[in-house]
Amino acid sequence: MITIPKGTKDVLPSQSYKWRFIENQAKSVADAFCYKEIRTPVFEHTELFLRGVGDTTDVVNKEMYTFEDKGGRSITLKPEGTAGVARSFIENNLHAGILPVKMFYITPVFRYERPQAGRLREHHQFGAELYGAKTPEADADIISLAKTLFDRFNLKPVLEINSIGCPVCRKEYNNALKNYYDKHKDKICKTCKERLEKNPLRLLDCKEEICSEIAKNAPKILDYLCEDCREHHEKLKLILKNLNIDFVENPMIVRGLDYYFRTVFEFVSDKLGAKSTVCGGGRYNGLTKQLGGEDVPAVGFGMGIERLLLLIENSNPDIFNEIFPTVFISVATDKAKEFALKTVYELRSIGIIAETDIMGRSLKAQMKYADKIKARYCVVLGDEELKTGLCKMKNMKSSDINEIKISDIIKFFAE
RNA sequence: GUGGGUAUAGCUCAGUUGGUUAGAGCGCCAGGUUGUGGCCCUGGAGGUCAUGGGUUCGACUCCCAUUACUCACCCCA
Repeated sequence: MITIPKGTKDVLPSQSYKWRFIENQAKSVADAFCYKEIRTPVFEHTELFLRGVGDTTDVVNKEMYTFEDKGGRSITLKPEGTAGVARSFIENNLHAGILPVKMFYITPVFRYERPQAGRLREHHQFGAELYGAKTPEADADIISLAKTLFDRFNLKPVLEINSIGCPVCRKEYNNALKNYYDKHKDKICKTCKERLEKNPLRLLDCKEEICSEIAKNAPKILDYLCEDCREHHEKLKLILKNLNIDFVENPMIVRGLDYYFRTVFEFVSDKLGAKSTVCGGGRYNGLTKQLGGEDVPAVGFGMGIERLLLLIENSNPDIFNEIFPTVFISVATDKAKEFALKTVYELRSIGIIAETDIMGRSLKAQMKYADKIKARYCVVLGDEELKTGLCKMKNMKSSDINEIKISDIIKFFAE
């Protein structure tokens, strides 16, 4: 038997309505915030991610699906959504058009990692990107978009924000952090020793008891922000307060991708297993320049749809609206079957969800089937009905049976 | 890449110190008299007990390996 590749999932017919619901809500919120959809390829030149995401990050370093195509090009399945959008923004000279450019996407992304709860090798992200505005208002635009989507699902993940400064103040902070940790080098755990070399900001959220104890007294990034970065951060907090968007400041938040700048944020929940982030984002000024384009400020987020789905299923499973047939036409004879096929076809052509028997089942079995697929009404047709032009129509919820003219069936459901 | 757990029907799981035809519930299909679903009753289909070795007179049960799934670490949505 050929099985599904590791770390991937089928969305089965019985479940897909949940995905459609989430996607429709996401699109509708994006519309309200004036974000337009952008679709970029599932694969890009590997170099885009090396330069855009950063060749020291784990995502790029050890998790990419990279292969050589038949023309000898190095191709990579996108491991995240931002780089492809940035590439397209630059390539199509969108900076020269009307600013800001506000875009959203829904896309699969691929990372070769060991699957666990809320983590797959192929997962899907809803993302939004705002190009051309460097203001904290733009940050708030992005954050409030994510917040609004959570509201649509009645979810209350906690918004955590932080600023990781600009390259100038971050460098200063990194030095302070390294100096601090060098003093405790012999006490920290093995992975933290690696972090000290590779990714010092990560030191702060180690779960080891000793390490988190040491982290408590570590220098705080917010104390090292330069004047401009501090002002930006303070302004963002004021705006969020004004919008009544609750948040907590979490100086431990760092993002794993190199392009972040100043504002970073996450929406977290304790209902997702070990991995609690459902949405992560921030500002990434400098990304377009890094990729060889004009220097255009940008801010955005990525939201994991599988994690969002888990959240909704755990806390609010009733909000999904599944679509059921409006009418099932059951038949007792061959002549009735012919007529039913034609009637169902006409109903469908005007958008009414209609079904009839194509399994050759008995009338009783057809009723059972109509019940199972949760049809709202069930019409019964036989030779007698065709002769008299009258048939019985059962309301499957109330069990009421009414008589209706066969010629009125389409009119009845069209309303 | 590292570590733990699990593997019996479509699904959720029983299977008693190793003993002969492997079970339940749910689901699926068909019936319970002539053309009406849900509840109830009856019957049916469906399993080389993940795979490969080993121990034994005998293995679903014990041992080893492999694979898959799963959870956690690293890292990320």
